[in-house]
Amino acid sequence: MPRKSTSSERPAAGGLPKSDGVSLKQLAAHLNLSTTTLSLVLNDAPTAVSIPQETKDRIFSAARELNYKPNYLARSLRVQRTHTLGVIVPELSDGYSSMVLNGVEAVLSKQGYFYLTASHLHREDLLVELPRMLGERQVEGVIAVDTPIRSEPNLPTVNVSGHEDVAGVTNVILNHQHAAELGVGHLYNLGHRRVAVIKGQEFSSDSNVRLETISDAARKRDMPIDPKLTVQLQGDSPSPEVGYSAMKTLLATGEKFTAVFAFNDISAIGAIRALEEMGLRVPADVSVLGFDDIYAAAFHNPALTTIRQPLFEMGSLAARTLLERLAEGKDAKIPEVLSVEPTLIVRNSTARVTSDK
Amino acid sequence: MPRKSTSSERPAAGGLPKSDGVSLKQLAAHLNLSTTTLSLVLNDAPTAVSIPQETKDRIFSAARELNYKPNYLARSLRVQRTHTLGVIVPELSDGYSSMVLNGVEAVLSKQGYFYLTASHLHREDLLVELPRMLGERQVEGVIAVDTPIRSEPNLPTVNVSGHEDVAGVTNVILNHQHAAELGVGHLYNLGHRRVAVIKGQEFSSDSNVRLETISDAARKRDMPIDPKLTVQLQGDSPSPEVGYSAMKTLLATGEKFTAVFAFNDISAIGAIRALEEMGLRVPADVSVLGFDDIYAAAFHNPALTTIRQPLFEMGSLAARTLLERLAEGKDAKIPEVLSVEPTLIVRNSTARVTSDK
DNA sequence: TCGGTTTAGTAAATCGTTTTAGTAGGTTTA
DNA sequence: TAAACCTACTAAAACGATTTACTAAACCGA
Repeated sequence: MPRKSTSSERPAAGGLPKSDGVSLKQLAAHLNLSTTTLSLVLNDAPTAVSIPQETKDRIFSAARELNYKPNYLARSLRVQRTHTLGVIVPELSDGYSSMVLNGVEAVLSKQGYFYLTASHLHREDLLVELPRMLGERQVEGVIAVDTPIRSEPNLPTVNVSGHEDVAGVTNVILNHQHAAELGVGHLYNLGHRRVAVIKGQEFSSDSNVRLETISDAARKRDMPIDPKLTVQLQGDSPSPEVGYSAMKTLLATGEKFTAVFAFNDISAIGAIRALEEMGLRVPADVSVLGFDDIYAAAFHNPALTTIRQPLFEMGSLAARTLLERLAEGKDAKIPEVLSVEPTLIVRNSTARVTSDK
Repeated sequence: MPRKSTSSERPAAGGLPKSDGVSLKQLAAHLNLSTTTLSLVLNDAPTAVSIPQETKDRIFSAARELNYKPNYLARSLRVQRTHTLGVIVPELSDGYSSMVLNGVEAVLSKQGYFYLTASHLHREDLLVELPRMLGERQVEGVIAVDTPIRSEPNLPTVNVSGHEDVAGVTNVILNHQHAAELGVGHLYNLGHRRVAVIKGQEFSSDSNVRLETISDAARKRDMPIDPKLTVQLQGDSPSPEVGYSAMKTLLATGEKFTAVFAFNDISAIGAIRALEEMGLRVPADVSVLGFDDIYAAAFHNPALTTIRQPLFEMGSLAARTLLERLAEGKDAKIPEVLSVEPTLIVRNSTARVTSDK
């Protein structure tokens, strides 16, 4: 627990610091001009051609001197555009969301957009409240990440890793079928036939598709996934802990397997820990395949073989798509699904199956 | 690279979905009442006592039926409060910022505040632009994370891991001296006398204090840190890669050491990789001490001994402090520094020094 | 029945912009 | 020399709330 220790306090400064500039009206009064003229000039409106350069210069320099700062609220109210989006994530600290956010931000900041972030923490009430609150704050659209959207939203919405088919929302998703092919194919080619699968938590939108596509890919190769070899992650901690527990559960069943396809890298790391505690070596005894390719994957020991999911790109694609739709206005086309390709990254947590198993 | 593939498009729906409710004026017209009355009732103003319950009920139910949504922009403009803060971080994907943000959000959402996030990406121009842009958007205050603030800001500001002493800003910092004591003490007690230190990048606000406090703690124990045993992280990738390179550099010098105090867990993980590639075992040959205690630390192999930094608490403390200051207004006291305590977490990456070294 | 109080409201100003629709005066052009 | 056209602006109406200062009618006590 942090101990809060106020070591010293600043003197007179006061709660509201430094004078904060003037309003347009004050600036106009100071110049003996109307706010109209100032607005025209400062926004470089077409009408402003008739204003002589000299006047313009006077305006610009006064604005600078008096530290004029346009009030974005007032402007937004008038022009009915806020250049602000809402972003809804499950939770910030899970690594997944922040990678996506990174991509979102890269494109938004380039376009002069800002965004309000809100976490729903898997709470039903927040899932309906947050969009409303963001709406009241006049965001122009919403980017959701791994968030269930069950009814048509009031605002243009793009959902990253969303699987519901809802009018008005574009889902940006990984090509899961391809991902499963890559993963299962990799394990199959290494000789694995009994493959365990760690399924994601119920609340993760990818959990079901992931398992289904893996099952399909396995069936296609005549090595159907044994239901006794699937475990589901429990609890919503973003730590490897959940993967560790899941693997413990699986090991307790006594079922044999030579490989594990984990829901993500975090759980793969936890699973490896559990395997090693049982005296099983990775990859000598059991191969472990991760998913996502987070930063730590390459540097784990053993380095994780994993299916890379381009999270940054998914975020930036979501942002681009939403901005495009906003730009097109009323009659924008709304793609239902945009899909993005995974990559197999082979490292050291998977190996050819050994004969003695 | 993601391949963008539009699989299908939704039909008529259009860019701007679902009707979005009415304004107060429309609601008033519909009820044959003035906006004044509605505002009074809806905000439960003291003056509204004289309005009979029946009227109030009419108003409430009409508001619900017509889906009235107060326009927060308009309200904010009028009352001159936005209940919105700005948050400035170096970058979102680094794990550090998102942990802090998590704490910030926990308290803000409870208080009905939202926040705009912006990344400065260590760019000088953004360091001055972002606060201005956030100011124009009328945020009431700013929380910065690991961000240099060199001149008195226009807005009430709290800086997490800030070390500049600037009027108007409260720094929330770790008790670095204690952290160094814990780390150095731990290594010392294990018998280490030649300890290498991985210093943070120039842009990390903690880099200098960290090294200084470590040096002090080491000197106090008569085992001064040899300058030849310090390396600095290079490049701004948030991956263990940078720690890996730093350790390679250090190893290339041929200097001997029995322990490494890394700048953070990420770089510790990279460093361990580099050590192992040289055939050095961790912790048998070299002990490695991390910093932060990120989720992956416990599950790395070997599990990282580390100095835990309560990032969530630092975020929530920052948020609480800023909100308090806003509530107190003009004559709020502005603490210069709030400090928070580290914890030593002993795991498996450090061990007693062996005699053969 | 008169003055005062309570009840149930409303008109209008305001927050800080943008924008529409002018205008007053000078300069061309026919 | 009058119509037409620039030039250099401005008044006032929005945007959607909140808030101050009223008011008209009903009621109440003396």
